[in-house]
Amino acid sequence: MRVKVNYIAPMASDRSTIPPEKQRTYTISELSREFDVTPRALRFYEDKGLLSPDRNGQNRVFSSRDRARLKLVLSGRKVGFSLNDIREMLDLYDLGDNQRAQLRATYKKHKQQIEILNQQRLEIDEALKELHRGVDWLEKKLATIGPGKDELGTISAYDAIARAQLEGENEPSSA
Amino acid sequence: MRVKVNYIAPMASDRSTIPPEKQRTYTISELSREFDVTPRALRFYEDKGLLSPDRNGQNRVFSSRDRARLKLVLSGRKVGFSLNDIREMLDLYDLGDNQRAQLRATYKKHKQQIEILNQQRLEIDEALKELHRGVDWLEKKLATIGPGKDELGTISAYDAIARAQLEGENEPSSA
DNA sequence: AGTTACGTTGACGTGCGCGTAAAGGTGAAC
DNA sequence: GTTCACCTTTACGCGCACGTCAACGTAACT
Repeated sequence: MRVKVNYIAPMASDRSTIPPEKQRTYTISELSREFDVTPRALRFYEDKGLLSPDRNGQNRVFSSRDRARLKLVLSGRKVGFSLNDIREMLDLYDLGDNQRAQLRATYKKHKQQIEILNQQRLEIDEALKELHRGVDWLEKKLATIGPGKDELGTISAYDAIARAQLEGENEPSSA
Repeated sequence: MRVKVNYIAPMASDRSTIPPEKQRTYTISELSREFDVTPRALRFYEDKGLLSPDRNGQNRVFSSRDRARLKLVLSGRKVGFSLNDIREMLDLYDLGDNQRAQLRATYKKHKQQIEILNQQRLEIDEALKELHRGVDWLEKKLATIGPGKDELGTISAYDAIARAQLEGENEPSSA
């Protein structure tokens, strides 16, 4: 069994001096380990225009700028932005002109996302209400059917619930 | 221009007497109109085993049982159950045996779905917190940059945010 | 006969964020 | 020289719930 004897990533090691930290470069696996994403994801992000690493031969070389962008991507994902949303915001920054317009566009996106999430929260709350009603209904049914022997008259649960549904009486929240 | 002169759906009209309401049948468009779903959806539900309409020739004939099941399907969807979940619950009912086991299985699914939605709510709340932090940060930046002419030294918003990110100071919630 | 209003069965497309082979290249270590 | 350990590109797969043609049949009304 071979132990990993100070293996140095090929691309990360061909610089003998450690630059002033601002020009550091990263291999794909370095970044994927640091941020706990798969290399596949990073390649995907590049494909979608979120990252644009240089190449050393055929190997990707990520700059600290890429690293910063990746941070932005990941925190964007965490709050529910789509990769498209994120790319749009990132693209704005890269244009580099009209500071305030860029910030305000991003500001707007944030507000919109807040709206979206608030809406989703409302929908979830609605669903939870219904589910609780369903649970109550099921508990009652389980109680009335009682803990006795099953099969009392071949009335199927489906029929019972279907009738309840049809007549609009405290029907269960769902199937 | 032809006005719709009491158009009667072909399959719904070839019965001269209106049956005791329990044996009524429905065409695909009748059901789709009543519940505001597309015919395509109903065919899809059949394909997935959620409905099983009879045929008159090649035309689907939905029974009141199908209608009841459709109700269950739609209310299931509303609370976030997948069609697979719904099918499983429906299948249990159709087995027709062991009342309590069926009800308890459905009960369990409900509880699980409640858990899932509660979890999603937490995640949304987390995201909202971050987004609000981001909004605050953006507002501050917009304020400090001030309402003057833009472009003060070619520092791009990206650089500003990236620096904030890198140094962990009240960084924005995302891109 | 023509038009209208329905119905049918395939079968591929969509959006999202990657996963998962397939098939190979490169350089360092043993 | 062979085996790691890592890298590459190409490209299809997936889960979900249908949408969207295509190409056609049928019944009813004008």
